[in-house]
Amino acid sequence: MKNTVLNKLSDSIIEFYEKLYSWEHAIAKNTGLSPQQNHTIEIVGSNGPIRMKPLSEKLSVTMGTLTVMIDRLEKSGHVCRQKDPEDGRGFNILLTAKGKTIHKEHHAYHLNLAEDITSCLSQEEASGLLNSLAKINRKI
Amino acid sequence: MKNTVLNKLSDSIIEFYEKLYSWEHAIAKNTGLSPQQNHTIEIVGSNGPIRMKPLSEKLSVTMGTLTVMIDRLEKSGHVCRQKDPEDGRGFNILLTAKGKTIHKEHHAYHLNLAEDITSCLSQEEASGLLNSLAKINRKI
DNA sequence: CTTTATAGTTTGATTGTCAAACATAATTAA
DNA sequence: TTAATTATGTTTGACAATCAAACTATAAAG
Repeated sequence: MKNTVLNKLSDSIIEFYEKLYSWEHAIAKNTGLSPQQNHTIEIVGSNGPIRMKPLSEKLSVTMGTLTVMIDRLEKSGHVCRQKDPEDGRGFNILLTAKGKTIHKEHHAYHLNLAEDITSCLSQEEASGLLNSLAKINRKI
Repeated sequence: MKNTVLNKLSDSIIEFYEKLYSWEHAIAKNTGLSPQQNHTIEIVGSNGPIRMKPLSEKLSVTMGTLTVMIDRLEKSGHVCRQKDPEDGRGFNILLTAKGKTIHKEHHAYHLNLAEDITSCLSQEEASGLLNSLAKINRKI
């Protein structure tokens, strides 16, 4: 019955999430940066310049927490603050060359992962998965 | 071409993961427990009694870190250590009634999420997604 | 202009985290 | 059987992550 499919889907999503979680942590370990620092670079890298407020929301941390994270990433030379000309209160956070390098490496890992994933699916299954994920991402 | 599908799939997976990440943190906020504490309860709850070592691996933390986490969760009455009769060195970690309540609530949230997700998919798409996720989870 | 709202920082306290040293029990080798 | 080795978990000391609350500075509204 339908309820069973729902249960199985829920469990599969949890399992998938858990595996991605472990995977991200393992990848981070190779970079010398913490998982959260990698996460920050990943978000800034894929979104482009972004203000503190929305960045804190994406990372699910308070502004205070983000301030010290960005302080450290700035000190280590991975990101920089750029005064927003439109709004004297705010900054845009963007990646330095060093940060971009990290992001590119990380992205390459993600492509490998996507390749691993598709290699156990047929072409139809892979495009079905892509299609479903796109719909889901629009919704949730 | 195929490379484009791979890129899109990679991006969709990242986006999906990011959204689940935010979702988990938002849910955790309602419980009074930290995200990591919820995560721990989630794993113990879905795996059943589990030893410290494999639990630390699933959480991607060292044993030292896990020791203090379990100390706190034991003190707050959510889990307990049970001496392993087979191996005098080890413990099994299991949920108390209080921990089980948290886990059930969390699981209900996950079912809601799965429902939200399926509501934007056809029956065929939903079962295709389930099928693909199962294959992927077996592989990665 | 004055008030209110928004963006970000600072501070103080707590939790999360690791690496390394430690304790104890199991396993292997002699 | 005893001694060396390995595996499981804890403790400790140092540092990073986190939050809430107080604070600064700019923007927007009245």
